[in-house]
Amino acid sequence: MLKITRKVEYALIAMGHLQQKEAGQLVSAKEIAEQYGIPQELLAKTLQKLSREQIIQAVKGPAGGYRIRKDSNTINMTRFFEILEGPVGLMHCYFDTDCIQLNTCNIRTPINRINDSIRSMLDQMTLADITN
Amino acid sequence: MLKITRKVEYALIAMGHLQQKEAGQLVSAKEIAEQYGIPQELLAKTLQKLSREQIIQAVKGPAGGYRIRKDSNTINMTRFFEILEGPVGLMHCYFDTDCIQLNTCNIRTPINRINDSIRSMLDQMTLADITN
DNA sequence: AATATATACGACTTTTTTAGTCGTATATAT
DNA sequence: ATATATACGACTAAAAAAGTCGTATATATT
Repeated sequence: MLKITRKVEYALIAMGHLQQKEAGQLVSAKEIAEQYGIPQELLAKTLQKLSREQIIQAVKGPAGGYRIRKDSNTINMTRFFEILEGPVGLMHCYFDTDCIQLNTCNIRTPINRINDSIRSMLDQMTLADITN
Repeated sequence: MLKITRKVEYALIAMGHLQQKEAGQLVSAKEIAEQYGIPQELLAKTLQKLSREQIIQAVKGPAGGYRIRKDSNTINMTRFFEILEGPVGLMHCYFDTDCIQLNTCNIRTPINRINDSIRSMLDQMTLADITN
């Protein structure tokens, strides 16, 4: 409960690793996977998502790999999480409307307040806070 | 990801319901389950946990049920969550030591900082904040 | 041109976690 | 006695997460 997924863990580890490299240097998914004992395929798919969203840049071919984008560490954590896992919401109904409860539910409002607190905490946190 | 479980949702709904009743009034698991469309057995087990931990009081027999304890709304949310689901930790390794990564892991410290932030947020939040 | 190595990505399977059910025991008001 | 409530462990089902595989594409190197 309230756990982040492996995908997110792996992504953060990779971002931390990339951040340590000199600007522009490419690192392959394989290299990161081996260094941290992470399943390569899974890490690759995760990095591909980040690449699609311009968080990192991918270069194909031998000697290819990923490099960090200049301002990627200004990305906030809500955004980062949502790229990888979709909506960050404590409740099952957070973005759903097909809850049977509807008006009957007596905790929707308070839970959403907690949720907003967590979101705004993550909003104010950048990747750099995690990986530096 | 970052979701609370149904068990916790159900427990909060039940607590909210009990809170609305006059002091000392008993409400059965069945009644709550029916009113909110919750599986009765599951709710019952959940309430039993809360009863064991003195959050609510159980009375057996016909016309029995659960009632809230006087100061139960001073319980903080970390405690409440942990009664129902165990340790509140973002990372898989939060209370584990058998992580293969160990020292290699480059995100342990920062993630634990986030984790502490969430925990202290939940620490400062009482049941009353949710159910009132 | 052929080869080796990297990303891209959807489909699939396995594993783990969560959700829900069932059976049986115990207490107690009527 | 009986009906109805909690107590609780064992079990099954469903959903989510984790991991694997196959195939395509790009590209540096030989």
